[in-house]
Amino acid sequence: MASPRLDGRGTSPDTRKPYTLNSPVTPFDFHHCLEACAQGDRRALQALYDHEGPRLLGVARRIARDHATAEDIVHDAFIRIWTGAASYDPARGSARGWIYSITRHLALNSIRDTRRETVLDDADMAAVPTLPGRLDDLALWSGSAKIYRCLEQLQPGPQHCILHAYVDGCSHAEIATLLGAPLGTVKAWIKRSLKALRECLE
DNA sequence: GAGGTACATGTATTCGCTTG
DNA sequence: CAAGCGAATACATGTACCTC
Repeated sequence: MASPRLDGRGTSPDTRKPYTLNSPVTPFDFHHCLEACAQGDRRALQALYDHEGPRLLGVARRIARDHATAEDIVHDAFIRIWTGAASYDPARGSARGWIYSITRHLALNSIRDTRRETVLDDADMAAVPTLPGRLDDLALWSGSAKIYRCLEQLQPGPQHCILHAYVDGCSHAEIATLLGAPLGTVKAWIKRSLKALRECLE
């Protein structure tokens, strides 16, 4: 899914009007705003950003202790809110709490990652796998023709596991269901395939 | 050696308490 | 009352070990 712009650019003029959610005089309705986001309404996200952005930035800045990092965190948080709005379940808590949770956890992850980067020395870096462990990193290597040649050398089962896991973003359990294979087999295929791909790329 | 299980670890989310 | 925070919980993933 494409990330929505939060600065109003790239949208039609009428989408830049304040989003009122059909009730301009009532208090801000986070729940309805998330529902609108889930239905692809960018105005709802813009309204959410206008209404809660500064406060979320304050939360992120307090945790990250850095304004630029906090801005990145809030931007990432709104991308997650946009992509995950459909998965929000009102029965599990308030919409506002959900939004703040996302922001706080992104901020906490950010400072955790920062700490990890600082303690990694050269030896640690050499031990980092060449292949990504997360879908986020796919962009770093997806353009490589070599990786695809190595993928082609894998058996069909393990090859599909890798593609489902790192291209489609499926969980191990989802892959097991898709391929009709036991979960343990899928885990082993992925682990062995990553090892084989690493060796192939060396 | 391949497949499977059990346990350990990491991450995301919610809940509830404390504070200003 | 809202914000901030830590605890608790659920889920996903990784890995060691066992069986065939």
